[in-house]
Amino acid sequence: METEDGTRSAGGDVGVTTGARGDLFSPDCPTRLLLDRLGTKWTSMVVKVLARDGELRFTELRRRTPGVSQKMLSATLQSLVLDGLAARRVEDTVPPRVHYRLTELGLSLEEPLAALREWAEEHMPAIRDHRAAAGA
Amino acid sequence: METEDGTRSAGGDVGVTTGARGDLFSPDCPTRLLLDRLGTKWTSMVVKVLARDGELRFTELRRRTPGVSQKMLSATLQSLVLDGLAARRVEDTVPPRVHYRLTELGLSLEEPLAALREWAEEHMPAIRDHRAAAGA
DNA sequence: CCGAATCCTGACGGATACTG
DNA sequence: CAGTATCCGTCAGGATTCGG
Repeated sequence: METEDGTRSAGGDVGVTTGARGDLFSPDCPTRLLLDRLGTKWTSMVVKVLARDGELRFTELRRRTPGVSQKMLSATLQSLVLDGLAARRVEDTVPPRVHYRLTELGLSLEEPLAALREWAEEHMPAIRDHRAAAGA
Repeated sequence: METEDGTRSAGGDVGVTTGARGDLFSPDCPTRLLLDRLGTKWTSMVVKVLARDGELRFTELRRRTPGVSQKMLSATLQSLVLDGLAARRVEDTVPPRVHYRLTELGLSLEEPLAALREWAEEHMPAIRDHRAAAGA
């Protein structure tokens, strides 16, 4: 649970207008918030898997995300659902089956994310080269 | 320190090399490595400032990156230089003046990064909305 | 099968003080 | 001015255990 919130956003937008958009580095900066999420280890992977494979059950999703623990997958999915990037669907059976899928919002995130992936795959060798040359 | 010998990446017949490209989640995955860097708090900000303002001195750069400490700015710049994303130029005077600028590689990163910013600025309100509705 | 709760660690990162 | 070094708090996140 996050200790930091600050703005209670009761009225929605009080003084956020100037800092939130454009080129500001305030805690309201949407880019910062987004990178915070993408920076968490599994978010981008889960988004990618869901974008590719569509709706998946919890265990199935876990099997396709090598290395993830139940805890982190659960936490990641909760964050995604909370942000409206993913949707959770429960079949009320015994045992229950829980499915996850990306929402429209989540799918739209895939575009810039894919651009970032392309850049990474293209230029990472150059970066490794630089690191090696610098004596890393 | 990771002494990774990436020299035999061209082979690609068997072994570890399979995971490096495409859609794998191995530690070799370039997207993961890139997101690890962008996930660090100040990297994206510094890249953005340097992309916009061009070459800057240390203190000047610090002034334009509100909230950053000397330590973190220094560490961030070292990482960027090490990765070949930024270049360091020293005027050998007293006191010394150190300038930083983005390399071609660093500038090329700005494109996908800008795409991510656009997405963030456009869709972040929707995310905040979802969070509020979910009872965050 | 799907998760929540707990313990523990290592890394990120802020504040401060010191050097050249 | 441009860092480096140290102390310290916080938190992601892995392993494990428990519940429904």
